[in-house]
Parts: sequence; C-alpha cells; structure tokens
Amino acid sequence: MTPRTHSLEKAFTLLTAVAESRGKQSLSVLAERVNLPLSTAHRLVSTLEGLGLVVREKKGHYFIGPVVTDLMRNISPHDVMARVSRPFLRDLAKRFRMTVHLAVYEGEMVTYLAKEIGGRNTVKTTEGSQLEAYCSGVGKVLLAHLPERERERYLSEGPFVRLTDNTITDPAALRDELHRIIRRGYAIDDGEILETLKCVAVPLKNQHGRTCAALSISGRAEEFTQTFIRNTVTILKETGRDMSDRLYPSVSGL
Amino acid sequence: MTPRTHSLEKAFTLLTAVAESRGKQSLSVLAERVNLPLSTAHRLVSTLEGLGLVVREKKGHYFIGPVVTDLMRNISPHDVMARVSRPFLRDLAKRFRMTVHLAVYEGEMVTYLAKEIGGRNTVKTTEGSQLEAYCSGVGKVLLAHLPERERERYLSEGPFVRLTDNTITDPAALRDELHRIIRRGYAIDDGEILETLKCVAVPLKNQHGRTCAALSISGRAEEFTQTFIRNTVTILKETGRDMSDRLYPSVSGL
DNA sequence: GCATATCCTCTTATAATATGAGAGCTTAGA
DNA sequence: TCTAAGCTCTCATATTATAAGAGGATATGC
Repeated sequence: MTPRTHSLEKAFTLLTAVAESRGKQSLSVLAERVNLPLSTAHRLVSTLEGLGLVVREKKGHYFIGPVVTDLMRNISPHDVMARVSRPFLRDLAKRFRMTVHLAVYEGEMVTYLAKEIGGRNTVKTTEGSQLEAYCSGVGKVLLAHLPERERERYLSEGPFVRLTDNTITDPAALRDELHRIIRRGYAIDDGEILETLKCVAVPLKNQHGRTCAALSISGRAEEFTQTFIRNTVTILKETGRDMSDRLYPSVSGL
Repeated sequence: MTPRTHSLEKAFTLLTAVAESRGKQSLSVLAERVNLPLSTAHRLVSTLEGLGLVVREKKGHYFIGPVVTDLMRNISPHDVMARVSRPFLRDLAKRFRMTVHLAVYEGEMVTYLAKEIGGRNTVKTTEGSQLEAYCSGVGKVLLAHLPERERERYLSEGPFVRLTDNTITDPAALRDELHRIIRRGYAIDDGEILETLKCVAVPLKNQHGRTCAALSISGRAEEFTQTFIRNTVTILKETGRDMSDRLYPSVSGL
C-alpha cells in the first residue's frame, strides 16, 4: 500500500475544522478539536495561510480562504461526479442489461448527470436534462432525503401532474411514499411515468452521510418481480457505497 | 519566522495542477509541471485521493474532488473577504476622514461588500446592496477589468441613465473611459452620481493577477484636487496590495 | 496477437523534516 | 497595572518524507 503523507492529512483535518468553525474558534480550540498539539497546529495554519487556504480576520478568528473557491474555477462538480461514476454505471448496465441513471436534486428538479444503456433504450432521458422529481425513482429518493423544511415546501407547491394511473398526485400520499422510502432505503418507480416502465433507485451519501445523488436501474415493467427488486436493491446499494467511497473517501477510510 | 510544512506546500501545488489539468494530464506530466519526482507526486496524490480532494476517473485522468466544494459549505466568500478587509478599510477611513468601500462585480451590478465611514456619511450605500456599475468609481474599475467579451456585452446592453451632468451615458465614451482606467490603473468618479460627490477607486488582484474586487475612497467634490488624487491613488494601491497579499498570498509569497 | 509505450505502484536506504514540549511574546481587557 | 487569552518561537529528537529505480499493469500501435 502506498504510504500516506501524514502532515497533509493533519493539515486537511485542521482545514476542515477551520471551515466548520467559521471564524468562531481560536487556534487553541481548533487544535484541541482535531487532537493536534498547539505548536503543530500553529505551524500548519501558518502554512495554510501562506497558501491562501486559510485567512485570519484577527486573533482567534480563522476562515477558509478565497483560494479554495478558486480551485474550483472552471470545474463542474457535476461533470466530475459523472465521469467518476461512469465506470460503475457501465458495469451495472452491462450486468442487468438495463438502463442506469445517476441524478441529483437541483432547484426542485432532478438533473440527470449520467446515463448508461445496457439493453434496449427504453427511457428517453438525456444527460444534463432536468425532469420533475415526484414521479421518478431517483426523484423520489432525492426528495425523501431532503431536509424536512425543503421537502415540505416541495410538497406544498405542486402541482403533481398525473402521467399514468400509478402516478402519485396527492401531496399527502407522496409524503407517505417519501417516508416509506426513507424507511426502506430505496424507491420504486412503479410505472409512474409510463405504465410499461419501472425502476428502482437508491441514495448516494457524501462523507457526512447526507444524500447527495441517486442511482437507479430502469427496465420493462414485467421484469420487476419482488425477488428481482430485492436483489437489485442489494447490488445497487453496494455499488452506491463503492461510488461514495470513491467520491468521498472519508466515509469509510480513516 | 514560523517554519512551513513543505510537504503541504508541495501537495497544494500539485492539487492546483490537478485542478488546472481538468482530467487532461497524467500524473507524470503533472509531476513534471510542478517539479516533483514522480514517486513523490504519487504519494501525494494518493493521500489527496484518500482525503477526497482528488478523484481519479481512470489512469491518467485526475480531478479535483467534490470534497473541496464541501469545504465551502455554509461559507460566503464575500463575507470572508469583507471581514478580512475590514481593518484595512477602517484604517483608510480614519486616515482620510472619508468613506471607504470594497465592492465586487456580480451579475452586471456592483455589490458593496464593506463600507467604513471616516468622516461625514455622505454616501448612502449599505453593505450587501447592489448598484449600477457604469457610474461609480468601483463600478468602472470592475467593468474596465472584465474580459473583453463581457465588457462589450455590458456596453451594448445599457441603458446608462443620466444622474448628473457628468454621468457617462454614451457607450463609446464609457468604453474610452474604461480603457483610460486600465491605462492609469485607477478610476475617478467625477461627480457622476451626485454633483457633490467624488471618489477614486483602484482594483484588487487575486493570485492570478485578475481583478477580483475594487477599493474606493469617496468624499466631497472640492477635496479632490489633482495632488490629493495622486497621493490617494498611491496609498490606495498600496493598501490594495496588502489586502491582496492577505487574501491571495501566492501573489507575492513563495 | 505481439511489441512497445505509457502510466502507475512499490521498495528501500537515507537524510531531511516534521514534531511537540515548553517558554516567552503580544494584545486586549479589567 | 495586572491578568489572561491567544499566539509564536526554539530546539533536540526520531519520525517521516524523500526519490531512485525496479517492476507491474494497461493501453496503443503494428
């Protein structure tokens, strides 16, 4: 195994602490929080400050520096996510001979970041496009894991247009469905967009355990038996975990 | 002088290179670009990857990881900038007994991040508020340093409402004014908002030398003699440099 | 299908470098 | 003036990063 540069890890931990403190904690406090001797912490913040990753307002008030924002200049986190996820999606698509999607929630809509077609192309989504959230597997997963306040706002805004007999159009019913999704840990699109199309979707978590994306497999309705769903959910979750580990290593590592 | 943690500096340089490469360069190339032996670079990216600061799409394709975005969660870069700048503004305000502003360009408007009142409060700006760009000192500085394409778009869109006899309302005249501002390195608001109010403004640069904010001093028109302006510009520029050094240390340091 | 190149990973001896205890400084406030 | 909080510095020590080079994996070309 490749050895790690420990000072770098310490510095990052400290940087995270600085970010979280938002100017409210002195170096001594920060040092204690991340279990570093004060003098070490001091050396590290000085270095970070020299790099512009940390700025000091005045004694006892540290902030993440503007240089951090700058690192992201010209970079689309969505694009990065899509690229890194692609091989995982491709695997799933090939294995199930079905269509796999990766999506995020943005502005009350679902944005599809990546799509891999394993069998017939039954779904007419395109990468980068946005669709309503209330009627798809990924959409419902993402809604379910929204902070309560935002979820309720979504529910109160509607309207939820009926696309098939199975579409959930009643806010209360949708709320129940979302709760069920949280409990079960996955969502089913039971032909809610098209009678002939079903799908199962699971959440992807970031390092804080917050849902940041959703992963789904869609196929012809008749293939979605109970056993199929059970197996698929297991595999999806596994893959989801692998993807999270790749994108947000702190979840499991160290 | 506090000693620096060199491995951290190397790692940051490498991280910057990764960010700039946007997935287009292999580790060997990146290592060369930042003058690191391949094996060292390898150890460092592995560590960075373990922290989620770098993700690998596949061999030879590295990206900044989503964790970087996450560091900025709940943090307003503007707020940080304002806080760090405050002491500098306060100094200037006290020294000149005039009003000092820090502002950025955003969505074709100028956002005032910080205001410090040294003498009489002659200007009715408030922190966080937005104003038109074409008629103020900071506004013109920021417009002048826009990329040409954006600047031309601004000029073509108008309208530039006349507020006083001195307001520049003709796009061509405004274009000339902006060129002059680039040449001179500072802007004058020659009573373009209020007859009785003048101001001088200078740009603030980030580590890449790009103008990212503007700093101004405003006062009663009769105080703005040629000599006063000359002196003020010198001092403003000096302060601006100090502020940049604080916010973007790479400008001068290392 | 083989050859070649590219890119990455690992091992290891060596020395550089980070480490952290503690002492001392600076500043703000009482 | 005194106190305390917060920061900075020094320095002996050994941990730790270092980088050359060899080897492995994967892609590219013929």
